[in-house]
Amino acid sequence: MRIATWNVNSINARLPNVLEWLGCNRPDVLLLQEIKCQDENFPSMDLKAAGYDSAVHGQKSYNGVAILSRQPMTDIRTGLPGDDADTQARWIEASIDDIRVASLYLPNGNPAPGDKFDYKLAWMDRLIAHSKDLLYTEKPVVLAGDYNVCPTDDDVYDPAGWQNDALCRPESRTRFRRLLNLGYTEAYRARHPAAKHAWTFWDYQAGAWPRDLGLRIDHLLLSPEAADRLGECGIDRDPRGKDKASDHTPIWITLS
DNA sequence: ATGCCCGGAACGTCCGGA
Repeated sequence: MRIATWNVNSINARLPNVLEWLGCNRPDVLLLQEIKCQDENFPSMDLKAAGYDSAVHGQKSYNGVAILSRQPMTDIRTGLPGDDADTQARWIEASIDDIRVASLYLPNGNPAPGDKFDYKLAWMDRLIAHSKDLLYTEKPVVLAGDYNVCPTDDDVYDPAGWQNDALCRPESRTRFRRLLNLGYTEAYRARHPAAKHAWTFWDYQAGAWPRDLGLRIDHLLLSPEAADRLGECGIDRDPRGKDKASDHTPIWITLS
């Protein structure tokens, strides 16, 4: 099974790019973030015509996550548990075959310090709690998406310049490590321990893409039962160079 | 020292992004 994740920065602006990529790569599952639309405006029919069912958790203008799957999805749940007052659409999970899959869009958190950074850290604490609950199922779990965290200085083009950014601050990195310490495996580092410049995001501004000034912030975390089945993991840079590209590019794994 | 580029909402320009 091939599972990919891609922050598309608006599914409706990016639909031609997504359909082209699905047609060329045929993943079994594609997890989407920043769909930037309400559920009723999600292009489910176009994606169904391409062979994919959709599970959608959207909101107007901002955020929004979805799961595309060639196989049926069951037990779809939306919203990260732990705060009933949180209205931001950043979490959806579903069962596909024997695997529990989540598409997540972790808050950016800038400026830090501030209210947005506090929200990010609280969201990460809820993610840690829920991820722990999912481990107790002892089933394959894949938690993937835009984590908005550069786990180490190797994951940012200018560590010194970014050290106070919410993506790199120690409070964010500590919480990311806490997820790993629960027993989750970060797929890309597991397969490419020494890789440098393995970016998944390049800003639209200042020529970041042609200068290859990027960040590695999109990740797939695997429970032990999923990590046992990990085959390959790769970052597909091609979509970032296309016309009308998202600022993120897809990252994928294979599971046996 | 600051903004650069995008998409959404909406039609003037601001918010959010990372």
